[in-house]
Amino acid sequence: MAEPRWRRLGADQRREEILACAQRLFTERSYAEVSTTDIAREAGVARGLLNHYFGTKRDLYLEVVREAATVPLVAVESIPEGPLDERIAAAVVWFLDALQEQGSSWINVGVGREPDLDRILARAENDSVDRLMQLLGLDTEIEHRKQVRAVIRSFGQLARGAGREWLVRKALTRAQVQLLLTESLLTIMRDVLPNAFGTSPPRSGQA
Amino acid sequence: MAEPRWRRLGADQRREEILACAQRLFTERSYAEVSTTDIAREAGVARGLLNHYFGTKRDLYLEVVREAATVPLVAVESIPEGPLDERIAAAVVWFLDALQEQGSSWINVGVGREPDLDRILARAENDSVDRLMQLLGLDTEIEHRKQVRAVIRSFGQLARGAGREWLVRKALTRAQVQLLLTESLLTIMRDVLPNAFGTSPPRSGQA
DNA sequence: GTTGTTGTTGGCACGGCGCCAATAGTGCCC
DNA sequence: GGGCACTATTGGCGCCGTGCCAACAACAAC
Repeated sequence: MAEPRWRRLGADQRREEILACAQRLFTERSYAEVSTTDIAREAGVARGLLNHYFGTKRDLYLEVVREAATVPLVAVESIPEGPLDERIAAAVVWFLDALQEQGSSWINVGVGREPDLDRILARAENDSVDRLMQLLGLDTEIEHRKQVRAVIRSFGQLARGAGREWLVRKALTRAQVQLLLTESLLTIMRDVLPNAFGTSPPRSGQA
Repeated sequence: MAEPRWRRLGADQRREEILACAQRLFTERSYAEVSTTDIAREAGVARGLLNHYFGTKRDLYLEVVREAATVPLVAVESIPEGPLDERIAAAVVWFLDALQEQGSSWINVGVGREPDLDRILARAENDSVDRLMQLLGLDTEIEHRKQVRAVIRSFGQLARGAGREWLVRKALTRAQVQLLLTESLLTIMRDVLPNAFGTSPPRSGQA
């Protein structure tokens, strides 16, 4: 009987093992779809040990999210002094690099692992986007429709976020949100869309 | 025994009753926190009836979300023809009106009813935002720090959405996302922030 | 080898969900 | 108006996932 049925590990070691397994499972499936039994089996431990180390399943999940959400931004000092537009360009490039390198885990934090829900949300979002495009006279550009949609959809995220700041968090006033959305949308229509596809600007010309 | 123990209703009527109760409960608590027992009790019916009408709890939830997500955009024809900037301004105003009137249910669709998760996400988001602000030389403006943060946070939603379009949906190229984010951020720094608080633009002047 | 410590296990109890056979309102027909 | 078929609605069974806790066993100290 030289082989014990299980090994006794230092406190932090076991903890890290379990956390790693949980991280993997939670990133490939949704919270509800992953059971504590799954995590325990994956980690090769008894289910009760999860509760001993992390309290509740929810706590373990939050621990995972906390780590995943904190990662992405590290080196800041790489952007030098200089005129505003140069610094902005550098910052954006740096951000995209970080995003590309790190895979899409940050993007999907908190959402994205619920296909059924996402489908419905995406559908409603597309409807809104189509109406806005129609409103702006973009419905004629069928050639780049998909890509224009994607841009406007991104703008929709800005609108939702700003609306949240205004109505839920109450950190911005309506006037401020209005200014933000108007200027941003104007920029998108005037400077982004025409240059993004090498196509002509929408029918009514610019301001 | 003139009073029957329960009434027999037309198919759609019961369905609507249950749906209404589910809608109320799901908007005030999160999906996991609301049990089918709660909904059934609220609607004054047996729990099994939910399954009979909607199949599974998830299906009922999706039904609720589908309705909540479809509501916000109705009247489109109110915006007339005209130069681009006028139409954009009108569209934004109309959007804000719809948002204000409809309460914050659309904003919170899909997320927002999970305080513990939101807190962690918001914390990580704020860290990222602070670094970006520092990068852009906005860290000196302590007077409007909260509001500047809120604006940048909204921009973060745009960045996340655009990143999603690029890496997950593959509807945009990296170059297109870069253009979108650069121009938008430039606009925010140059045209939005200075005018939103009646304060001076950041230290390095504009482009 | 014995003993104390504590990381780890296994199982119990509770609650939520999907399912289905039985029940009882309700309109129809005579 | 009384029986009858129809089906909306009920109530309970079985399963699964989670939190909890007492017992157990690996390991170190002596």
